[in-house]
Amino acid sequence: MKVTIKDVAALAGVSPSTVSRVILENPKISQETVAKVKDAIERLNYHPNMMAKSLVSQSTSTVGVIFPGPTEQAFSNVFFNEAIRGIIDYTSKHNYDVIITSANTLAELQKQVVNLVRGGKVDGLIVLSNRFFDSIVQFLTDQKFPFVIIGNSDEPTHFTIDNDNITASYDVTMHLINQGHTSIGFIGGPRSIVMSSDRFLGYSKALEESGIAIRPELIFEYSMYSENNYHEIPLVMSLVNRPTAFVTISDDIAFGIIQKLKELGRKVPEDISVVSFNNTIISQISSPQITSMEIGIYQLGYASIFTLLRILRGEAPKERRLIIPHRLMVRESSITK
Amino acid sequence: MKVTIKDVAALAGVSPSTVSRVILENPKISQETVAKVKDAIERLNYHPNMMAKSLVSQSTSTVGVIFPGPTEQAFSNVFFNEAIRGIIDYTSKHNYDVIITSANTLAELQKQVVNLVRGGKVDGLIVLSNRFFDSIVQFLTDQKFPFVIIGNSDEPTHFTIDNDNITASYDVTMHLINQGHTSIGFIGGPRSIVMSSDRFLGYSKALEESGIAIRPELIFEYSMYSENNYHEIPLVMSLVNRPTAFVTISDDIAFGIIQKLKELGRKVPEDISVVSFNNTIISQISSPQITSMEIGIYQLGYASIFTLLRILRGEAPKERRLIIPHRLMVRESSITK
DNA sequence: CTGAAAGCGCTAACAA
DNA sequence: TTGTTAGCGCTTTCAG
Repeated sequence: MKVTIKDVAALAGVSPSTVSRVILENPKISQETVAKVKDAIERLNYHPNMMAKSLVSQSTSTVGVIFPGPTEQAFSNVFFNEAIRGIIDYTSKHNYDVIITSANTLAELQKQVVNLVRGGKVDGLIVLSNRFFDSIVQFLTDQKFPFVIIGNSDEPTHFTIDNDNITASYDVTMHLINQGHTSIGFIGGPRSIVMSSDRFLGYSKALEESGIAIRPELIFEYSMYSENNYHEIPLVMSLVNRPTAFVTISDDIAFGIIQKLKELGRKVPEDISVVSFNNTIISQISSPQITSMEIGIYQLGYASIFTLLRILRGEAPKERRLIIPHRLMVRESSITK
Repeated sequence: MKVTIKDVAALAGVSPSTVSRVILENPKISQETVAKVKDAIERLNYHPNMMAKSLVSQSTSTVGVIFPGPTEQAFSNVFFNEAIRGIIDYTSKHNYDVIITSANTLAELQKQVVNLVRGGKVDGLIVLSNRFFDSIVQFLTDQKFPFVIIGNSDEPTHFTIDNDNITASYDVTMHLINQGHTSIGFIGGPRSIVMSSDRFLGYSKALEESGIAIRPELIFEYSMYSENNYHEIPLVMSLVNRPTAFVTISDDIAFGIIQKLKELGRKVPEDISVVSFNNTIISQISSPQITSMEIGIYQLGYASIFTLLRILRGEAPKERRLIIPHRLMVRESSITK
């Protein structure tokens, strides 16, 4: 029924090991033997059993990608398509398969990762990192299992692919300052997320360098993925020296804020500018279109798998932190007439 | 270094097969043996090697999901998140892993599918079907390999999870007719895609039943995933008896049409209504918000993996075609004041 | 350059 | 209820 390496060997009149060598492109096999074997493979339509191959070679030609769970839905929706696209575009050209993993709870995810790693189902892992993943990253580190983080890490031995969020946020804030804004609010996520606090840092830096005082009453931190309707906005917009612009850390927040501002009768960008990050479809489809920082999510994915496969080949780059460049996409929401 | 079933057996003072039986929860093992073995497993922190297990059991506890390539980007973007979310929500609770496959060309994809199937890397496959996949579906059928199609199939022996696109389109068209529209255009994709032609059928049916003549000059078929700017729209909108409503087959088309109509100085919905399918974020974020048919993409994914795992357990449902219900989300773009 | 033999880590008869 | 044995399909020494 199913054709094995033995069948091929028999038909070609050689031993199984020779067939194996031909398949693995071992150089020291004579041309005629190679021809015979390839012919037999062809005629029998033979395909090697990957499980057997993996068992003996202790490698699977499969990598895993760990995504944040539903608690981080908003975030993952944005990242998911693009990051995975970058990853699969690369693996599909390099004969690797990709196992996607996600779960509702950290415990579930832990279990899955352990099964993947300890069960030998994957050769390496790409981790969409965030604070909740610390224990998983710790586990991988302890196991000395090859992995790459998309995001940041405190540990300098980790391989990370990330943006320079401080500079990106500095840049987007300077864009507003250059337009003459001096009263600029910031709407971010929890400080415990490094991406979030870095973006706040860049914002602060831009203000300071421009001699603009930071006003705490214009700084908002929303628990990132919770439903919220930005109820503080009406108050801050009623101030005498209210903000004339907002830096937000994601397109969906920017979109929500713009809706809120509309409700309050404020026009974007005439009355107030809004800028954000990620350059997702939301920023392009929103009306007004939103000025947003392109952070290269596809490239984050692509670079992560590229790096991981290098590591697996034993060609780990000496520089363990890779920064993907950002680029501001200026649109209607921040254009001052 | 790495702990195997033999180590566990040795520590527990039993044979490897007994350990295996405990892990597989074979009922005829004494309680004390189970306890001893579990204890040894615990103490050694043992995890079975999945490759070895797969090799002997000829099953992998892994399924593959085949997505259309970049040529179908627009389509896949919409489906990708939700369908995969439905699939992974299920697999993560049932100890299955998911390999995602996609490729730029059909040839590449073919190769990958063959490797997955013939290489024994997956137990079954979910295929996001479309006309380009015929050869892949044919291959799977020839191989008698377990698979489920999300979409439709001519072949009654295939397992499919699909919408009732005719009725869905009938419903959305009736929604317009009930609002008093009698001049309704249709903007679809190529007829060769069954989803597309079915939606046209439903549209036609609704008109016919309502005694409204079908006017070919109001029917447009765009090659679905090409960039286009709907250049026929200005002409049709200049007709004396121009359409007062459009049925489109996806949110992104609807969004594009609405932009075009705005350029022409037409207001939606005051001058013309627009409805679409898929209820994606585009329909919710667009301004005006777009009336769109929710087709349950998450459920399509969920049902597909549910069905596939049943098949793999030998409990294939007798009914091979499953229809996921649709529901119209009425929004601003079709509200006649 | 090629073959024989051992073994990757596990499961599943078959005995006991 | 448990152990012994064989073997899943492949790669890889080690000889030759």
